[in-house]
Amino acid sequence: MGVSLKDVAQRAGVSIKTVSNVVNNYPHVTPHMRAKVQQAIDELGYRPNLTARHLRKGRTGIIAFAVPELGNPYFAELAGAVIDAAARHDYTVLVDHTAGLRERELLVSQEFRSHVIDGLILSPIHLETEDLIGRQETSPLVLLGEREYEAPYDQIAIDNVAAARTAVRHLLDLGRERIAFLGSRTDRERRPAHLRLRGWREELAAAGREPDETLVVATDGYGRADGAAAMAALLDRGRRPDAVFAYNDLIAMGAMRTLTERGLTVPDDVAVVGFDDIEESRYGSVTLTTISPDKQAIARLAVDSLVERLSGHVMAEPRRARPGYRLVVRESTGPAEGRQAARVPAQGAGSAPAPEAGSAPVRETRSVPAPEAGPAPAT
Amino acid sequence: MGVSLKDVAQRAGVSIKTVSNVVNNYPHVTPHMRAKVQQAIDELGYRPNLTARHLRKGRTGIIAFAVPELGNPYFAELAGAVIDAAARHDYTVLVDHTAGLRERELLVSQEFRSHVIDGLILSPIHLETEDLIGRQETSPLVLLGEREYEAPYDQIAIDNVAAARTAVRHLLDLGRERIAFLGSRTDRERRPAHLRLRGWREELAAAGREPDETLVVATDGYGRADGAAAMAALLDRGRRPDAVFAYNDLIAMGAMRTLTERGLTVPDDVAVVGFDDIEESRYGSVTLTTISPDKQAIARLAVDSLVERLSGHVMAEPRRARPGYRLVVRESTGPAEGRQAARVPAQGAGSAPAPEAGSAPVRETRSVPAPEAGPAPAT
DNA sequence: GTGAAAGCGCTAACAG
DNA sequence: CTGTTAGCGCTTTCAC
Repeated sequence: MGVSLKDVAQRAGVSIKTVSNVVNNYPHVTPHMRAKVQQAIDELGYRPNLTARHLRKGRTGIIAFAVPELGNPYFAELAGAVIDAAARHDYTVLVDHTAGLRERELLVSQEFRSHVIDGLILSPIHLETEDLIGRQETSPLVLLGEREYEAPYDQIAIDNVAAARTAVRHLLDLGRERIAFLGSRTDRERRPAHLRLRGWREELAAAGREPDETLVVATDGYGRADGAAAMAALLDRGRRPDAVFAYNDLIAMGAMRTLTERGLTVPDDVAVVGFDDIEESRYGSVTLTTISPDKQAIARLAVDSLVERLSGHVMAEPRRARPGYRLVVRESTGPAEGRQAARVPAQGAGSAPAPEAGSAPVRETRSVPAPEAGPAPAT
Repeated sequence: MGVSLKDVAQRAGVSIKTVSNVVNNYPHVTPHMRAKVQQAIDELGYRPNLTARHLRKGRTGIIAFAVPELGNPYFAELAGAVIDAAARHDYTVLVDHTAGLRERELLVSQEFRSHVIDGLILSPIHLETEDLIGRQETSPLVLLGEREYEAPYDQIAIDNVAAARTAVRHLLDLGRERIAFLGSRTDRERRPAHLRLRGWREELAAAGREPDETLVVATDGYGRADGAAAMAALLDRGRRPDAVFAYNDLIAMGAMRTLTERGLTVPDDVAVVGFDDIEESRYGSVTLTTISPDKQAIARLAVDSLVERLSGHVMAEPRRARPGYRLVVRESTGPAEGRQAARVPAQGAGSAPAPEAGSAPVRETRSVPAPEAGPAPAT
C-alpha cells in the first residue's frame, strides 16, 4: 500500500538508513544528502509508518484515559486537561468510557488494546480491590477518583473526606440545621460508604449533631436526573431540609431544578453545595457553591506519574498524590439577594498550592488542601 | 520484554501457527491442541501484541475524533456517542481537541498519528477548503459541523440554515419583534457568514422584516463567558432585544446569566433560543428552548461512513448526510409561568426519522428534518 | 489439521 | 558520515 523507507531510498539512490536518519532528524547528515532525500520524500508523499516504529521500539506514545461517562462535564473537562498534559510529553490520549459498569472497567484495566497503549489512567466506580490485584496487564496504571484501593498502583485524588467536611462546615457556619446528602449509591451496599458521605457524617458529628440518616438519599447514577429525582423523593417524604450537600454538581443541579419547580428558593429556603466545580456551576440563574478540585493538577499528576513509570524509573513504591481543592462560595449558599457576580476561580493560575510537578519528578505529593475561599463566618 | 507467540509455541510444543490459530479462534483446531495451547497461554500470561498485528494487517482498528473543545458539552456528548458507535464496529476512538486553532486542525487532518489511525472524524472551525484539498494523508476523513467545504470528503451535518430559520420563526410566532443573534465570529470575516446567522437573516427577511444588524453580536469563542459578554455588550449599547437566538446553548446560557444579573426575566422580557440541546439546557431554573440535532444519528452516520470506506468499498462520490434535528420548546420561550416541566426529548428512541444506518450501508441520507415539537401558533 | 518460512516498515547494531 | 543486516511479533501463503 503505502510508500516505505525503502521506496524513498531507492528513489533518492541512498540507503534506507540515510532516509531514516533524515526522517528522524539525526544530526550528522550532509545538507546535500538531506536535501536529496527530502526531495524524494516529498515527491513520493512518504509518511512514516508509526505502527512499524511502535513495534520496533516497544512503545507507542499512546496512553488511555477511561472515565465512567464523558457526558459528565467533570470528566469531559478532566479529559481535556489530560489530553493537554499528555501532549506536553508527546503522548496522545485514547479516551474511553465505561458507563460505570464493573465489567467494562475490568475489561479496560485488563486487556484494553494490549501493547498499543503504553499506560492507562482509569477513573473507576465499581472496580474492586481484588479486580486490581488480579490484574495481568503489566503496563502502568494510574487510578483517579473517589475510591481508594489497597492495590499497588498510583492513586491521584483529593482528600474527599476533608473536602466534604469543608462543604458541610460551610453550611453549618451559615446556620443551617437540616443538611441533606444527595447521591449515595443504591447498589453494592456492602462496599465502604462513599468518602463524601463519610465526610458529611463526620462533620455533623464533630459539630455535635446526630447525622440524620433520613436526610441521606441514594441515587441510581450521578446525573442531573438523579439529583432531581432524589430531591423530589426527599420532599415527597415530607423531609424538607434547609440545606443540601450533593455528591457532585450534576446532582446539585438536578436538585436545584426540583426546588425551583416546587416553588422553593435557593439559597433562602434551601442552600445547596455541589462537588466538582464544572463550568456550568458558574452560570445559571443561581450559581452553585461547590468544592473545586484542582483539575489541572489532577490531570498533570496523573500524566506525570504515568510518564515517569513509562520512562523506566521503576519505583516499587506506589504513590498517592493529593491534589488541592477549595470551596468556592457562590450564590447557592450566598446572601439571599442572588444578584452578586459569581466568584470565578482563577483556574490554573493562582489556584491551589498543588505540588508543582512540571518537569521535576513527582515525589511525596501529599499537598495540603488549598485554603478555602471564604470560610464564611456564620451569617 | 513480553511473551510472544513463539514462547507459547515452545512451551506448548507446537508451532507458532497453531498458537496463532488458537488465539484467533480458527475453526479447524483439534480440541486437544486447543486445550494444550490455551494452557500454555494461561501459564505464560500471554497477551497478543496488537502493534505487531496492526503492522502486519495494515490497519489498527483505531479511529480519531477531533473536536474543537472537549469542555463544550455538545462535543463531549457527541464524543461519547462516537465512542459507542465505533465500539459497535469494534473500533476504538482516539479523542483529540484542537482548541479551534487552524494550525492544530491542519496538523490533525494531515499527519495525525499516521498509519496508527485508520480514519479521522473531524469537526473543524477554521480549516479552509484549500487546506483540505491539499491534504496528503490518504486515510479516510469525515467532516462534521457547521462549515461546508468544496472538498472530496464525506460531510455530516444538519441543515443549519433551515434549523436556524426554524428557531427564528418560533420567536416570530411568539410575537417577538427585536430578535438578536449572538455568536457570529469576530475573526476571519472574509469567510462566508455562519450558516446559522444566514438562517437568522433569511427568516427575518422572509417575514418581511429588515434584519437589524445592530442586533448581531460577535463573540471571540463559543463558551458561556462569550455569551455573557455578548449579551452585556448588547444591553450596554442600549439595544435591548425582546428575543435572542444564540449560536449555541453555551452562549445562550451565558446570555441568560447576564439577563438575570441585569434584572431581566426570561422569557417575559427576553425569550432565548439556543442550539445543540446539551443536557444542561434541560435543567436550570429556566430551561432552554433549543435546536436539537440528532447527536446519535450524527455519530452513527459519521462512524458508518468511515467504516464503510475503511472496508474498502471505494466510493468515489463523497457524500453529504443530513441528520435530523428538531426544535425543542422549553421555558425560555414558553409561557411566562416558568413552572412547567421541561419537555425532555425522547433521546434516541422515538426521535427524528433519521435514516437507519445500523448495519445497512448508508446511501442517500438527506433526511427530512424531524417535525418540530410545537410550532406554537402565535401567542 | 499443522508446520516452516517470508515479510509488514521500521530502528539499532555494527561495519565501512 | 553512510550502508548492511537482523529482528520487533504477528499473519499469511504454501507445503506436508
